[in-house]
Amino acid sequence: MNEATPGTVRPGGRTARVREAVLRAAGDALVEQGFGGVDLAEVARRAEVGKTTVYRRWGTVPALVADMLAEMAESSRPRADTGSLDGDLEALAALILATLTDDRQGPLFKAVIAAATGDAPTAEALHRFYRVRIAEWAPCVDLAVERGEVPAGTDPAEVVRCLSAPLYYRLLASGDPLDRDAAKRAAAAAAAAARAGVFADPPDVSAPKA
Amino acid sequence: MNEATPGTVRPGGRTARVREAVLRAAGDALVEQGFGGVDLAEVARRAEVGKTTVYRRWGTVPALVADMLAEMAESSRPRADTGSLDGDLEALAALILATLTDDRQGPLFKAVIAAATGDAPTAEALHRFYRVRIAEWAPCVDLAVERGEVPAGTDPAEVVRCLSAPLYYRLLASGDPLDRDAAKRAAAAAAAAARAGVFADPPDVSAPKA
DNA sequence: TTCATAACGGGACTCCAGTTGCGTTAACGA
DNA sequence: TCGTTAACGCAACTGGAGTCCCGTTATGAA
Repeated sequence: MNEATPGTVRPGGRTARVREAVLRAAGDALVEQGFGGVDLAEVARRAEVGKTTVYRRWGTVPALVADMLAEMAESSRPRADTGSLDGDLEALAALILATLTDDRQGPLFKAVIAAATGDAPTAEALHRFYRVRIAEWAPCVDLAVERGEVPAGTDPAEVVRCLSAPLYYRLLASGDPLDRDAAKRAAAAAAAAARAGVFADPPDVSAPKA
Repeated sequence: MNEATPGTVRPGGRTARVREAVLRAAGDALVEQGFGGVDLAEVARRAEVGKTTVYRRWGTVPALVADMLAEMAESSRPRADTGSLDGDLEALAALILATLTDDRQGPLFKAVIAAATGDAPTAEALHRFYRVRIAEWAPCVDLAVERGEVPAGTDPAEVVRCLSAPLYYRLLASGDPLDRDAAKRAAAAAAAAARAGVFADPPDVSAPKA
């Protein structure tokens, strides 16, 4: 009665091709229609795959998105190493900006985040994705600590989040312009806060004086 | 052939009651099911209102959410005035934290933002909502400028966004803990960046040195 | 190569979200 | 108070998303 999750026992050949086609079709549909406008029947048609297959293997749109996120977490973007914290953070901000304003990736991220708001496993997959991305760029901050640019004990993840957040906030919530200036301010703000010791490890969170 | 949007010509009595009941039912449904799990037929049932009415007057879930947002933009939250920028920003961060972690408001904000990702008018309503909220708290920064805490020309909206963003980022994207520490760090980071002149008006965006 | 079976696909079926038509109620102006 | 008609509600209808059954394909192990 307990059947294994489809795709985990025979992941080769046909199964892999089906998964690839379905994920691509799902991505296209999400970009064009947004999260609310996509259903599995349409994804199956686009992927030229049996409707039954899609329903059996994924079942819901958020579950399909969760699988996409697992795939996305694999593809690693190289971090910058410009020799200074400001340079590295500006490079990261520029990368995020380019991603979120991209004609395909921007709408895709919107749709993926929308899907994650209503489904716990999808949310978990999304969190994993960002954990990976944040960890990839953490060394920039570690190097800055070694160089003495920021206090010892500065939490790299906090710095990266502080930089990313304003750009996502514009994309999802406020709708304010998502341009080079916004990216530069985000990078500068994260750097300034890090230098001021806001992200240093002792819970000395009370705003330090300049 | 062109009929006026329902509710705009006779907004009194029955129409107002219907709108109220539908918006409340829609809010409940969004909180419980999330954006993806709500349809207008169910909302009509919950509101004990004719299905036809809901479809004629709103037509889609995002349109209904847009109407909710117009309502939400009305209810104004008073800003703090503690006498210092740090105090005011901490109060704002605490308010946002309380909202996003509230059992009803948290899920509601998630659902509303999800709805806005796929529908331009709803997104516009959301942006208006945040424009109002940000403008309400801008005086904190203006006062700080007068007190000499931050450079003249500091953009109040930028400061408020810089503070809000990390909390929304946690709620929607990274899933990192949304607690008092996070709120305090967000406030401290915004204050530090503002003091460093990151949000001052001349496009001197290149990170200033401490 | 052969075999057992995991995974896919076609097609019929169900169910309900969304539409339509029309009669009823009540808001608002005179 | 009365009449017009905006707005609501009921009931019948429709289309397609999601389910189920069963036959087919081709993977992976021996």
